[in-house]
Amino acid sequence: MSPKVSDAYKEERRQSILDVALRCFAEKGYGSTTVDDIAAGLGVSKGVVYLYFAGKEELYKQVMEERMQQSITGMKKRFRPEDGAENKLRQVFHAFRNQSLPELKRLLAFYLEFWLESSRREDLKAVMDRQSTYAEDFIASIVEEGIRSGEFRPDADPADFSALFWATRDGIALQFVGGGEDADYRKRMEAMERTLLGSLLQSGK
Amino acid sequence: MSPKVSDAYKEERRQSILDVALRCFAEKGYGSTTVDDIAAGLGVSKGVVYLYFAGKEELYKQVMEERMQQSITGMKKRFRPEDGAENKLRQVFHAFRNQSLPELKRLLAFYLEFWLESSRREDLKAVMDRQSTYAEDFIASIVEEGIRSGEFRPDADPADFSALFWATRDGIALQFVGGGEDADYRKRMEAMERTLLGSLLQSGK
Amino acid sequence: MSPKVSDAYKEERRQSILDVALRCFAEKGYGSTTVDDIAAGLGVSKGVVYLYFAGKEELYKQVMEERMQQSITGMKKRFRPEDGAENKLRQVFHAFRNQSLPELKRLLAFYLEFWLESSRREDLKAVMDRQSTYAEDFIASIVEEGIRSGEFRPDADPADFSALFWATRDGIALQFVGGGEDADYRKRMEAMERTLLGSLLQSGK
Amino acid sequence: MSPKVSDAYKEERRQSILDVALRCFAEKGYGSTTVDDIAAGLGVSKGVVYLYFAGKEELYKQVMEERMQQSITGMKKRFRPEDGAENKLRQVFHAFRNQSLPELKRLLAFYLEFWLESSRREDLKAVMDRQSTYAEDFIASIVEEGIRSGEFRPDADPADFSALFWATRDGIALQFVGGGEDADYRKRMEAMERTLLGSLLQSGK
DNA sequence: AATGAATGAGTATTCATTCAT
DNA sequence: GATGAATGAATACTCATTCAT
Repeated sequence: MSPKVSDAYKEERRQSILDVALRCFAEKGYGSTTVDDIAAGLGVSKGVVYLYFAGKEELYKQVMEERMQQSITGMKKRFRPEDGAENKLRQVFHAFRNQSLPELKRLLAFYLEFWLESSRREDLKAVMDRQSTYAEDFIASIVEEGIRSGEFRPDADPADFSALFWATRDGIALQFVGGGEDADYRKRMEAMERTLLGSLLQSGK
Repeated sequence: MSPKVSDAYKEERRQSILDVALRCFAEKGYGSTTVDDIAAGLGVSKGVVYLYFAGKEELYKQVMEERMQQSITGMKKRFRPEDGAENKLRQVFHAFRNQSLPELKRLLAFYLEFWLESSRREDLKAVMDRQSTYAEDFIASIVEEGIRSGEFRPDADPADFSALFWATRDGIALQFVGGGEDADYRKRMEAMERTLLGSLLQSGK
Repeated sequence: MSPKVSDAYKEERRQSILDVALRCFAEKGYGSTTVDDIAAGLGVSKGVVYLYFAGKEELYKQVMEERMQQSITGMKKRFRPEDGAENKLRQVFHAFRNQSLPELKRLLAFYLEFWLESSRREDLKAVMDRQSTYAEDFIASIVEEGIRSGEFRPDADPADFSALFWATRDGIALQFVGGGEDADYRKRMEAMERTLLGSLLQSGK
Repeated sequence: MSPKVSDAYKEERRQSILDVALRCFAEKGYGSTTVDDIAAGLGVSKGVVYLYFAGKEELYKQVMEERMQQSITGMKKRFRPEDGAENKLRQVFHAFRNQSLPELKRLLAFYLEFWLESSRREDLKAVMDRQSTYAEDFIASIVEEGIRSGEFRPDADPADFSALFWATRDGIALQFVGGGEDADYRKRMEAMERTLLGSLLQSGK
């Protein structure tokens, strides 16, 4: 009566499909990725993918939904209660800066393509918006915390800062998707950290 | 013995195919645009597209090659000899700021997708690189002119400035491809103009 | 009122189309030859071909009808009244043997393909049959003449000999369409001449 | 985990595709045979053909490679150890003579077209050459055996005989592709057997 | 649960033929 | 007469999805 395979096993498999799918979508693009590519990457048959996801598009959405939030959630978890807002922000910059460039390119290629596609298809748009909101809230809430604690300028606008933060990150990303050196990327991210963080810290103190 | 239709007619038709193709590629994406879509958009049969272009991919490349450079070439032509470098740069900002947002979105969606695709396919990469070089040279040469004439700081770096210029433009673009208000876009572009132009002008004056 | 172009001009053009068409059909095959190929070979536009022939298939048939018979007719014309039957047959062998191999290959490739196609399409079959009859009659009538004149064995069968003649020629042809040396071809044709002619000549004399 | 269908099933299906393909190619020609024709002949969808063969051309090559050799291989298998060389050769003639004419026509139409096409396309040429070599070796090796055993004239040339054998078979074939009576075909093949075999047997006996 | 054979809709491309100029 | 732009039917091939085993 009990299921032959445990829920844990199922979840594990589900995650591994998402992993492989992200990699495939990023490297070949959504249109050029076949369900067989993903199954082959997992070493299983096509049928398995359909056992866990309703279809290719559904899989695409869920990669965005889960994998993109995962990096943010990962950061959140690493925050300790005693970390201040500035410290948290620095951890965020640090995390972005120290991603390996190949992996970053993968994530960004996936992300940019999803963005593009979402501007064309309503159902993807909803996923994208949810994702954007989650990301914006993440940064905005740190800023709010910093304002409350007096670490950041009281006149800083959490929403504006957050928008600027992601716009800059995306802009830089764009430059490096096509190719670029690891060192250049880190330098660019440091400049971003200096500029953005500088605009938040109390100027007069 | 003479051709039935004039060269002017043929060129006109060629341009109209490029126009429709840009619109289709931007709205539906390269993969989802069928040659029939383009032909239908023109009100002709599929065969006509193949009469003017070797195939869908060739058409894709030529839209990039011609349409993207066209906006830059258009600006160049409008420059008068007596315009100074600052004036030219302001014209450039003005032109970007005053593009209609729908048309801008189209251009940018096309441009971003081409960028993404070019990171995956060698032949597109070559076109993309040519295009990037052309764009970077355009801005860099204005900056050089301004340095020579004393309008801009002598220590400004034309190549760096040009890279920053396009990165910022692309970053902003990215934000608006998904949607956004006309007014917000102009405000953002004005901020860009202030910041970037400010960094070029003689500080001691 | 008189035609702008003379009939002679028209016939000349018609023949030049047949020439180019034979060459194209032989080299690329019927299916792979486009009407544009033929027009380009002539240095005129596609339309001209349709001015002289009802369509590609019609042209195909007429190449067979006219060009294939032409080589036979050419031989006939070169016969002088005083030539005996044996002499005529030797001239025929001589003509076949001394064709340039490339040209021969062309003719045979065309001929074999037509044969093949004619086994599949009724309308070509009629043309092929007419052609075969013409060729068989040509050889058979020489044999008949030789029997009457006493040059050939009285018990020779003109029809059988003719059939054997063409079968052998075709069999050899088949071997060389795929490739082969000029010298080998001539040697093979000489063997054919010896064998076939030997079987006709009076044995007891 | 185990495959759903057995390897035997797959091989059977593969063979049935080759069968139908041979029939289609022979009856309609390569160019006029559509993949849908073949699928329809099997009562399955187009996709199945692509499941077993990489494409139409690949299928074409494999029909030649497998089906043509099959008839030869079939004969080889029927040889018993105690059969002498003459006996083997007689079995070969017998097998050719007793093929049903419709089936023979099919095989030959396919074979001739492939030959023709191979003179125009390099990749087919390689297949054709392999096939020719296999066929020539088959006959030549019987002749060699006969020479060794003293059944055949010691001065017979295996390679020459083999070439002549196939040339004659092809020549006769050519005559019957277009049409012809069953009885005439057998008579012709008998004449071929007498002539060729006669030239091999010890003359002094 | 897993497999992978089968389906068939969807698409780029070619080319014979027509016909306005 | 000649041109060549336009048409559109035809066809190879791909791949998401289904489902019998």
